[in-house]
Amino acid sequence: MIKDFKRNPEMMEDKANGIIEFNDIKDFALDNILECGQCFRWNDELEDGTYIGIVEGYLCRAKFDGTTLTLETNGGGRDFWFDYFDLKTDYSNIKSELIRNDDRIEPAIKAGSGIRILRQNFWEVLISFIISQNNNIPRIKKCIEALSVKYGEYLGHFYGRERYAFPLPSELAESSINELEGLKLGYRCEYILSAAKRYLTEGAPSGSSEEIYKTLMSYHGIGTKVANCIGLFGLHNLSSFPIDVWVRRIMHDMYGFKENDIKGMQNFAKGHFGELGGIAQQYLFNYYTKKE
DNA sequence: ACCCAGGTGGCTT
DNA sequence: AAGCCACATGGG
Repeated sequence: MIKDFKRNPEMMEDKANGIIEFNDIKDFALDNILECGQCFRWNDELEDGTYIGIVEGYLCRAKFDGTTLTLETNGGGRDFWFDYFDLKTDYSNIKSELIRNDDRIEPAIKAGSGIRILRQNFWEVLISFIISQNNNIPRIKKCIEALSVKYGEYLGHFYGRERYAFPLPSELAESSINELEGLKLGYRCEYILSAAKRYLTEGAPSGSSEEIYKTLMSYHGIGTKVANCIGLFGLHNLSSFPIDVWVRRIMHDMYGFKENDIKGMQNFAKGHFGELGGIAQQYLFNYYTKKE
Protein backbone atom coordinates (compact mmCIF):
# COMPACT_ATOMS: atom_id res chain seq x y z
CA MET A 1 0.00 0.00 0.00
CA ILE A 2 1.19 3.44 -0.84
CA LYS A 3 1.52 5.89 2.00
CA ASP A 4 2.39 8.84 -0.15
CA PHE A 5 0.04 11.74 0.34
CA LYS A 6 -2.30 12.53 -2.46
CA ARG A 7 -1.61 14.77 -5.39
CA ASN A 8 -3.90 15.82 -8.14
CA PRO A 9 -2.12 15.37 -11.47
CA GLU A 10 -4.81 17.04 -13.57
CA MET A 11 -4.64 20.19 -11.52
CA MET A 12 -0.87 20.17 -11.53
CA GLU A 13 -0.84 20.45 -15.28
CA ASP A 14 -3.20 23.34 -15.27
CA LYS A 15 -0.73 26.15 -15.57
CA ALA A 16 -3.41 28.80 -15.55
CA ASN A 17 -3.61 29.67 -11.91
CA GLY A 18 -7.10 29.71 -10.46
CA ILE A 19 -8.50 32.12 -7.92
CA ILE A 20 -10.38 31.00 -4.84
CA GLU A 21 -12.08 33.49 -2.52
CA PHE A 22 -13.47 33.11 0.98
CA ASN A 23 -15.58 35.96 2.23
CA ASP A 24 -16.44 37.32 5.70
CA ILE A 25 -13.46 35.69 7.39
CA LYS A 26 -12.98 36.66 11.03
CA ASP A 27 -10.20 35.97 13.51
CA PHE A 28 -7.72 35.65 10.69
CA ALA A 29 -4.34 37.23 9.94
CA LEU A 30 -1.85 35.78 7.50
CA ASP A 31 1.21 37.00 9.36
CA ASN A 32 -0.06 35.50 12.64
CA ILE A 33 -0.93 32.19 11.01
CA LEU A 34 2.11 31.77 8.81
CA GLU A 35 4.75 33.21 11.14
CA CYS A 36 3.78 31.66 14.45
CA GLY A 37 6.06 28.67 14.08
CA GLN A 38 3.58 26.03 12.98
CA CYS A 39 4.56 25.86 9.29
CA PHE A 40 7.81 26.26 7.40
CA ARG A 41 6.97 26.63 3.72
CA TRP A 42 5.37 30.08 3.47
CA ASN A 43 8.63 31.89 3.17
CA ASP A 44 8.08 34.80 0.81
CA GLU A 45 6.13 37.83 1.85
CA LEU A 46 5.67 40.22 -1.07
CA GLU A 47 5.45 44.00 -0.84
CA ASP A 48 1.67 43.88 -1.06
CA GLY A 49 1.39 41.75 2.07
CA THR A 50 0.71 38.53 0.21
CA TYR A 51 2.46 35.29 1.05
CA ILE A 52 3.77 32.55 -1.22
CA GLY A 53 3.53 28.99 0.02
CA ILE A 54 3.75 25.39 -1.06
CA VAL A 55 1.17 23.06 0.41
CA GLU A 56 0.90 19.37 -0.48
CA GLY A 57 2.37 19.96 -3.89
CA TYR A 58 0.23 23.00 -4.67
CA LEU A 59 1.57 26.46 -5.24
CA CYS A 60 -0.33 29.25 -3.54
CA ARG A 61 -0.27 32.99 -3.23
CA ALA A 62 -2.46 34.14 -0.34
CA LYS A 63 -3.85 37.60 0.27
CA PHE A 64 -6.12 38.85 3.02
CA ASP A 65 -7.71 42.29 3.14
CA GLY A 66 -9.41 42.02 6.51
CA THR A 67 -12.52 40.24 5.36
CA THR A 68 -11.76 38.32 2.19
CA LEU A 69 -9.10 35.67 1.79
CA THR A 70 -7.98 35.38 -1.82
CA LEU A 71 -5.87 32.46 -2.98
CA GLU A 72 -4.12 32.19 -6.29
CA THR A 73 -3.36 28.53 -6.61
CA ASN A 74 -2.86 25.74 -9.09
CA GLY A 75 -4.76 23.11 -7.19
CA GLY A 76 -6.42 21.76 -4.11
CA GLY A 77 -9.82 23.22 -4.71
CA ARG A 78 -12.11 25.15 -2.41
CA ASP A 79 -12.72 22.40 0.14
CA PHE A 80 -9.03 21.65 0.48
CA TRP A 81 -8.09 25.25 1.32
CA PHE A 82 -11.12 25.77 3.54
CA ASP A 83 -9.94 22.83 5.54
CA TYR A 84 -6.24 23.78 5.44
CA PHE A 85 -6.84 27.23 6.92
CA ASP A 86 -9.28 25.77 9.44
CA LEU A 87 -11.97 28.19 8.35
CA LYS A 88 -14.80 26.14 9.77
CA THR A 89 -13.64 26.73 13.33
CA ASP A 90 -14.99 29.64 15.35
CA TYR A 91 -11.96 31.16 17.01
CA SER A 92 -13.97 33.95 18.68
CA ASN A 93 -15.52 31.37 20.96
CA ILE A 94 -12.19 29.72 21.63
CA LYS A 95 -10.54 33.01 22.53
CA SER A 96 -13.26 34.14 24.89
CA GLU A 97 -13.31 30.76 26.56
CA LEU A 98 -9.55 30.85 27.08
CA ILE A 99 -9.73 34.35 28.54
CA ARG A 100 -12.67 33.38 30.75
CA ASN A 101 -10.60 30.57 32.23
CA ASP A 102 -7.43 32.62 32.59
CA ASP A 103 -7.12 36.36 32.07
CA ARG A 104 -3.31 36.15 32.11
CA ILE A 105 -3.44 34.90 28.56
CA GLU A 106 -5.30 37.92 27.25
CA PRO A 107 -2.28 39.96 26.08
CA ALA A 108 -1.00 36.93 24.18
CA ILE A 109 -4.34 36.51 22.46
CA LYS A 110 -4.47 40.21 21.60
CA ALA A 111 -0.99 39.99 20.08
CA GLY A 112 -1.88 37.02 17.91
CA SER A 113 -5.62 37.29 17.53
CA GLY A 114 -5.49 36.13 13.91
CA ILE A 115 -3.82 32.81 14.67
CA ARG A 116 -5.42 29.63 13.38
CA ILE A 117 -4.03 26.12 13.68
CA LEU A 118 -3.52 24.95 10.12
CA ARG A 119 -4.61 21.47 9.14
CA GLN A 120 -1.34 20.32 7.65
CA ASN A 121 -0.23 17.08 6.10
CA PHE A 122 0.84 14.61 8.75
CA TRP A 123 3.88 13.31 6.92
CA GLU A 124 5.30 16.76 6.27
CA VAL A 125 4.74 17.75 9.88
CA LEU A 126 6.37 14.55 11.09
CA ILE A 127 9.61 15.24 9.26
CA SER A 128 9.55 19.00 9.79
CA PHE A 129 9.36 18.73 13.54
CA ILE A 130 12.02 16.04 13.69
CA ILE A 131 14.21 18.67 12.04
CA SER A 132 13.06 21.30 14.51
CA GLN A 133 14.80 19.82 17.52
CA ASN A 134 17.57 21.96 18.99
CA ASN A 135 17.24 24.22 15.96
CA ASN A 136 15.86 27.66 15.18
CA ILE A 137 13.03 28.50 12.83
CA PRO A 138 15.00 30.18 10.02
CA ARG A 139 17.36 27.23 9.86
CA ILE A 140 14.53 24.70 10.07
CA LYS A 141 13.11 26.38 6.99
CA LYS A 142 16.43 26.15 5.19
CA CYS A 143 16.73 22.46 5.98
CA ILE A 144 13.22 21.75 4.70
CA GLU A 145 13.80 23.79 1.56
CA ALA A 146 17.02 21.88 0.89
CA LEU A 147 15.19 18.57 1.30
CA SER A 148 12.45 19.72 -1.05
CA VAL A 149 14.85 20.95 -3.73
CA LYS A 150 16.80 17.71 -3.68
CA TYR A 151 14.01 15.17 -3.30
CA GLY A 152 10.70 16.88 -3.97
CA GLU A 153 8.85 17.26 -7.24
CA TYR A 154 9.65 20.36 -9.27
CA LEU A 155 6.47 22.44 -9.42
CA GLY A 156 7.52 25.30 -11.65
CA HIS A 157 8.55 28.91 -11.46
CA PHE A 158 6.21 30.88 -9.26
CA TYR A 159 6.68 34.48 -8.10
CA GLY A 160 10.38 34.74 -8.65
CA ARG A 161 11.60 31.34 -7.59
CA GLU A 162 11.79 27.72 -8.57
CA ARG A 163 9.33 25.88 -6.37
CA TYR A 164 9.51 22.30 -5.14
CA ALA A 165 7.05 20.10 -3.28
CA PHE A 166 7.89 18.64 0.06
CA PRO A 167 9.33 15.18 -0.69
CA LEU A 168 7.06 12.15 -0.69
CA PRO A 169 7.74 9.45 1.89
CA SER A 170 9.12 7.17 -0.82
CA GLU A 171 11.40 9.90 -2.14
CA LEU A 172 13.06 10.27 1.26
CA ALA A 173 12.99 6.60 2.16
CA GLU A 174 14.99 5.81 -0.97
CA SER A 175 17.72 8.26 -0.08
CA SER A 176 20.66 7.47 2.18
CA ILE A 177 22.51 8.92 5.14
CA ASN A 178 25.38 9.77 2.82
CA GLU A 179 23.13 11.74 0.49
CA LEU A 180 21.29 13.50 3.30
CA GLU A 181 24.52 14.61 4.90
CA GLY A 182 25.07 17.13 2.16
CA LEU A 183 21.98 19.07 3.23
CA LYS A 184 23.23 20.50 6.53
CA LEU A 185 20.74 18.51 8.54
CA GLY A 186 23.39 17.60 11.09
CA TYR A 187 22.81 14.59 13.28
CA ARG A 188 19.12 14.50 12.29
CA CYS A 189 19.86 12.66 9.01
CA GLU A 190 19.49 9.29 10.62
CA TYR A 191 16.23 10.29 12.34
CA ILE A 192 14.78 11.49 9.05
CA LEU A 193 15.74 8.44 7.05
CA SER A 194 14.46 5.96 9.60
CA ALA A 195 11.25 7.93 10.08
CA ALA A 196 10.65 7.94 6.32
CA LYS A 197 11.15 4.20 6.05
CA ARG A 198 8.95 3.55 8.99
CA TYR A 199 6.18 5.87 7.85
CA LEU A 200 6.21 4.28 4.42
CA THR A 201 5.38 0.87 5.84
CA GLU A 202 3.27 1.88 8.84
CA GLY A 203 1.54 5.06 7.78
CA ALA A 204 0.25 7.55 10.33
CA PRO A 205 -0.26 6.26 13.86
CA SER A 206 -3.82 5.54 14.90
CA GLY A 207 -5.76 4.64 18.00
CA SER A 208 -6.36 6.62 21.16
CA SER A 209 -4.34 9.77 21.63
CA GLU A 210 -2.36 7.87 24.26
CA GLU A 211 -1.48 5.21 21.72
CA ILE A 212 -0.66 7.73 19.03
CA TYR A 213 1.58 9.60 21.38
CA LYS A 214 3.35 6.42 22.40
CA THR A 215 3.88 5.38 18.78
CA LEU A 216 5.31 8.77 17.87
CA MET A 217 7.70 8.68 20.82
CA SER A 218 9.01 5.32 19.67
CA TYR A 219 10.43 6.98 16.54
CA HIS A 220 14.13 7.64 16.97
CA GLY A 221 14.49 11.38 17.36
CA ILE A 222 10.98 12.09 18.62
CA GLY A 223 10.54 12.90 22.29
CA THR A 224 7.77 14.54 24.29
CA LYS A 225 7.99 17.96 22.75
CA VAL A 226 8.22 16.94 19.11
CA ALA A 227 5.47 14.35 19.58
CA ASN A 228 3.23 17.10 20.93
CA CYS A 229 4.00 19.32 17.93
CA ILE A 230 3.21 16.50 15.53
CA GLY A 231 -0.01 15.75 17.38
CA LEU A 232 -1.04 19.39 17.36
CA PHE A 233 -0.01 20.45 13.86
CA GLY A 234 -0.14 17.13 12.04
CA LEU A 235 -3.22 15.54 13.59
CA HIS A 236 -5.00 18.64 14.89
CA ASN A 237 -5.06 17.19 18.36
CA LEU A 238 -5.76 20.48 20.11
CA SER A 239 -5.13 19.18 23.60
CA SER A 240 -1.42 18.78 22.79
CA PHE A 241 0.74 21.25 24.66
CA PRO A 242 4.30 21.30 23.31
CA ILE A 243 6.79 22.64 25.81
CA ASP A 244 9.98 24.03 24.28
CA VAL A 245 12.46 26.53 25.68
CA TRP A 246 10.09 29.42 24.99
CA VAL A 247 7.09 27.84 26.63
CA ARG A 248 9.25 27.01 29.62
CA ARG A 249 10.12 30.68 29.96
CA ILE A 250 6.48 31.63 29.60
CA MET A 251 5.35 29.15 32.20
CA HIS A 252 8.04 30.45 34.51
CA ASP A 253 7.43 34.15 33.94
CA MET A 254 3.65 34.18 33.65
CA TYR A 255 2.59 31.22 35.74
CA GLY A 256 5.33 30.90 38.34
CA PHE A 257 6.66 27.46 37.48
CA LYS A 258 10.26 26.48 38.02
CA GLU A 259 12.02 26.45 34.63
CA ASN A 260 12.63 22.71 34.62
CA ASP A 261 9.30 21.61 36.04
CA ILE A 262 8.04 20.25 32.71
CA LYS A 263 5.77 17.74 34.39
CA GLY A 264 4.08 20.44 36.43
CA MET A 265 3.60 22.60 33.34
CA GLN A 266 2.14 19.70 31.40
CA ASN A 267 -0.34 18.93 34.16
CA PHE A 268 -1.27 22.56 34.55
CA ALA A 269 -1.98 22.87 30.84
CA LYS A 270 -4.08 19.74 30.86
CA GLY A 271 -6.22 20.90 33.74
CA HIS A 272 -6.30 24.57 32.89
CA PHE A 273 -6.54 24.74 29.09
CA GLY A 274 -7.82 21.20 28.52
CA GLU A 275 -8.94 20.59 24.98
CA LEU A 276 -7.73 24.03 23.95
CA GLY A 277 -4.19 23.56 25.24
CA GLY A 278 -2.58 23.56 21.84
CA ILE A 279 -4.24 26.78 20.80
CA ALA A 280 -3.39 28.44 24.11
CA GLN A 281 0.19 27.34 23.70
CA GLN A 282 0.31 28.83 20.21
CA TYR A 283 -0.90 32.25 21.35
CA LEU A 284 1.66 32.17 24.15
CA PHE A 285 4.52 30.96 21.97
CA ASN A 286 3.79 33.58 19.34
CA TYR A 287 3.56 36.33 21.95
CA TYR A 288 6.87 35.51 23.56
CA THR A 289 8.88 34.82 20.43
CA LYS A 290 7.71 38.08 18.84
CA LYS A 291 8.18 40.53 21.67
CA GLU A 292 11.61 42.18 21.39
C1' DA B 1 35.33 32.17 21.44
C1' DC B 2 30.85 31.40 23.43
C1' DC B 3 25.70 30.85 23.63
C1' DC B 4 21.45 29.77 21.61
C1' DA B 5 17.74 27.48 18.81
C1' DG B 6 10.00 24.86 18.70
C1' DG B 7 15.30 18.56 22.10
C1' DT B 8 16.58 13.82 22.25
C1' DG B 9 19.30 9.63 23.29
C1' DG B 10 22.22 7.54 26.23
C1' DC B 11 24.73 7.03 30.13
C1' DT B 12 25.51 7.76 35.19
C1' DT B 13 23.94 8.53 39.67
C1' DA C 1 13.40 9.42 38.49
C1' DA C 2 16.67 12.89 37.83
C1' DG C 3 20.97 14.99 36.18
C1' DC C 4 24.59 15.28 32.77
C1' DC C 5 26.40 15.65 28.06
C1' DA C 6 27.14 15.17 23.08
C1' DC C 7 24.97 15.76 18.99
C1' DA C 8 25.50 19.33 13.62
C1' DT C 9 24.76 23.77 12.05
C1' DG C 10 24.68 28.74 11.63
C1' DG C 11 23.48 33.33 13.57
C1' DG C 12 24.23 36.74 17.23
